[in-house]
Amino acid sequence: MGNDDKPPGTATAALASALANLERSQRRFPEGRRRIFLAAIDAFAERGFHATTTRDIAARAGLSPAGLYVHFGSKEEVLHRISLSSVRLTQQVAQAAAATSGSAAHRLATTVANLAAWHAEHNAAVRVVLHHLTDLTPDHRTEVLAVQDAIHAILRDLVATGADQDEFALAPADPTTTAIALYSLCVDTARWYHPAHHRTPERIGADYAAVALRIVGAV
Amino acid sequence: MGNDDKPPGTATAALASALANLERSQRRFPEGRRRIFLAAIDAFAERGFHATTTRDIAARAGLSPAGLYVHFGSKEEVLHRISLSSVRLTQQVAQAAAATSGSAAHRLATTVANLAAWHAEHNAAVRVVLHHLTDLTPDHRTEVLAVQDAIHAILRDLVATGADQDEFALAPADPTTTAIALYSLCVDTARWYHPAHHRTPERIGADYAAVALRIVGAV
DNA sequence: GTCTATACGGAGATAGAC
DNA sequence: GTCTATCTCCGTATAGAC
Repeated sequence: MGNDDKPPGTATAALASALANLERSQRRFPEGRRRIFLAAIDAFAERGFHATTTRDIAARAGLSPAGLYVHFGSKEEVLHRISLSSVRLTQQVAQAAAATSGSAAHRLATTVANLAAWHAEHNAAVRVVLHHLTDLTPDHRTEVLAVQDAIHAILRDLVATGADQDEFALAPADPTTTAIALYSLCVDTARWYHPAHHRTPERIGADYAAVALRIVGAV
Repeated sequence: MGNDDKPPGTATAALASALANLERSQRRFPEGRRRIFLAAIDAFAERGFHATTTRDIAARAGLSPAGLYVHFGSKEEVLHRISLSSVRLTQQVAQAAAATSGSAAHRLATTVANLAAWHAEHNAAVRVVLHHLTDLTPDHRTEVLAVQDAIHAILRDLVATGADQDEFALAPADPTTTAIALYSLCVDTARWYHPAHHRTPERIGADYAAVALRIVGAV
């Protein structure tokens, strides 16, 4: 749902504008709301959801303590909007790459490269989603997990297609198992990547594309 | 420091007794302290550090609200002890496996298999460490990160050894890069694994050992 | 839509009896 | 070493003026 409209930008587009575009496409996106949104991503990523106070967020956004509640009904709503935007954008990155023309090997390599680069570049927003699922209401958590499952399904389908066409020779024969491993590589990048890392996100993506082709036994 | 004494149990030993043994070997480990320790692992893993109250922990341990402070000076100290025990045990698992005799390929496969199985089996304790580094004091965080680096170094050395002996043909030529990928596979298991998963932790370990050999280009 | 002031509840930690 | 009672602070959210 909601993933069949806008094509994504490149995997390296700034998250700030990407998130803003997504929100704006959904409805109006006032400047104050946007500033709180971006301030909260940084604060949640640095200190965690509960350790971040609504006062922290408001101060970072240049507002008074009560300023947050003009734009969001609660702190949990802020987390919910951030989580959903982040995971949906990730889904769009995967979808666009998987829809590329070419061999299954080429499409898989492109998808893994873009996903890994994306998770490195936007590690703050991704970590917020990964670390704070338990702080969402049950309904909101379910919503986010469903999108994560959709991303996994994109990888699984690519792997299964390549295996069916004998382009791949899987080691653990199950495409689902292989897809989990590929997704782990990409996701975990958001944990260890740091802007001071010597490889650029693009380079990390290229490295992991090569790793992915080995994992699936591409010939 | 503190990793050169006791050999670890198997990677599938129950975390409860393993953690208890580690703590007991360090000094006395009263029953009340142990109950709080184990209760806090579950609570932190399920709800998060800040969302868990000291009253929650005490109640799970069968104590009154003030009972926690007899055994720990603060809630952060509980998190610190859990994080350190968990990451040190993980280090011991890796160290014991890497010290096995045999080819570099065999040692790498064994290490990855044991690490992945460990992260699946003890996903709760591992997730506490991964998700709550920001809730530790700066000194305590540094302490935990140092052990994580040591684990990474174990993998990196195995990869480098195999490459030097021409047992491996690395795709991203850098052993460090390859080791990061291998560690990501193991670590991320703690994120997605769930007791209802159809593969056992041992099976996951075996699958990832095969994946690891492909990644390093073992012949 | 932004502010200042504040209500309200809850959580970490302590005091002191048993 | 465990309890009950409580202190004290802080964080979310609201009220109401501008």
